Amino acid sequence: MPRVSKAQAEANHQAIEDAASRLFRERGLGAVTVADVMAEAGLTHGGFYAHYPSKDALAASACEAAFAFAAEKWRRRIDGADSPAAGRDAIAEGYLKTAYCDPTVASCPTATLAADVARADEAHPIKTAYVAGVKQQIDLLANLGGSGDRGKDRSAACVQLATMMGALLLARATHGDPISDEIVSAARAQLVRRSAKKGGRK
Amino acid sequence: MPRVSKAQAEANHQAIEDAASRLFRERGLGAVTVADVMAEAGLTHGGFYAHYPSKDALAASACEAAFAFAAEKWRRRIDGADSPAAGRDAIAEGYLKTAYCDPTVASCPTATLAADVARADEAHPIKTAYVAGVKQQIDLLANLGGSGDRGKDRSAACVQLATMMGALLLARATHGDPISDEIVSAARAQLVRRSAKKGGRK
DNA sequence: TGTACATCAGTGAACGCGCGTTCACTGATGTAC
DNA sequence: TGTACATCAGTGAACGCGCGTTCACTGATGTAC
Repeated sequence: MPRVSKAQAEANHQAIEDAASRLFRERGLGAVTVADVMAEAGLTHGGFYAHYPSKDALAASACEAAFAFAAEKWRRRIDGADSPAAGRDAIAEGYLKTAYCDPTVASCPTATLAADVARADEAHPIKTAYVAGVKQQIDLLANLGGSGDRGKDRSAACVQLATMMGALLLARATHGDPISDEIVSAARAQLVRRSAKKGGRK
Repeated sequence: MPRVSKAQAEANHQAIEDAASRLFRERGLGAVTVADVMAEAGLTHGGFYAHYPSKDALAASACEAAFAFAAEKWRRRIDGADSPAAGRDAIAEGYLKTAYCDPTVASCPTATLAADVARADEAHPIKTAYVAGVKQQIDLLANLGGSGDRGKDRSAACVQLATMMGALLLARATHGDPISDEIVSAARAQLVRRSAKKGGRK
């Protein structure tokens, strides 16, 4: 049943982006086909090119959307915390949630797309989106530093992001072995230290 | 010119493994074809199955070889250091060498294969090799702890590995942007702190 | 408000291409005598 | 030490299959009058 209303077409566009954002983070760029994304959005693969010029362009949009979603989540954690330091801890706590250590679950784009982005060639549109996303995350974390030394705060933010992401990827890659939990626990102990663990809002 | 001497066949086998170890780390499992590996080893692709039963089996062997090579390198760094703490620093220093932040260069298998391993299904033979390799790296680092508390040493080793690997992957994925260097510098400042930077043996 | 028609989102088949794997064949190697 | 021959590492073409992309077609939408 072709020719769909403008509103429906826009909803479909969103559904495609949402599906791509999740699937790419779950399985990586190479393991997700255009047909997979379209099926997930309830459409057939032929119509894809009415929405995006190429799979690469979709990857860039999906990456951007994933970072926007993650940033929103981080901001909610910051707003719900009693202090900047507690906000920083809450982000680490959320990042290292056990569920995200399951490699079949879509988690932070910084971690799940890193390998694909590193290997994409310079011209791939996902590169720009990814770099912007990482910068935004580091800025967000650095703003919670409060050491008085801007450079120190940024440096600490870089280290925190690297540690969170490294721990998550290691845990995912070793999932099923006890070492996986050991790594996450160690990272959590290192990063969540400044404030008492909050029960969370019900 | 078929039927090659036993010695030559063994040399070819080694050449295939070496090529695979490097190419898989450079480009990831999916972006390297059997033909690529065989060409790199100076052979044609048809002969591959006389050496390995499948591409997956090659991936597992190559992963094992890469970890063995990395472990040897780490041990050399430890042996060349004045103290366990200095050895630990030397490993971090070597890990975060600028060259390895170029995403087209083969670096530590822990970092370069993590995404592929996490997404490989449970039965993939590379999984076993990878988990064993990560455990060995953590053991090596933990033995340099010397805090007197075994659990603390292991925890610190996990954090160090996660931070090194996270920083490397972030730097590779953001390569070309200033943030890339900023991340590596921050990680280096965090991890290389216990001993003076050695000039290295000439 | 009603009618005619151009638009274009979506369908499903098809096109190229590349990759993992198989296979018939080759001919130097290495063994049996 | 020589000779005959079975072995098997390597070759290159071919087989299936899957994927990104294209395309002719459809028919409800939404615009022009």
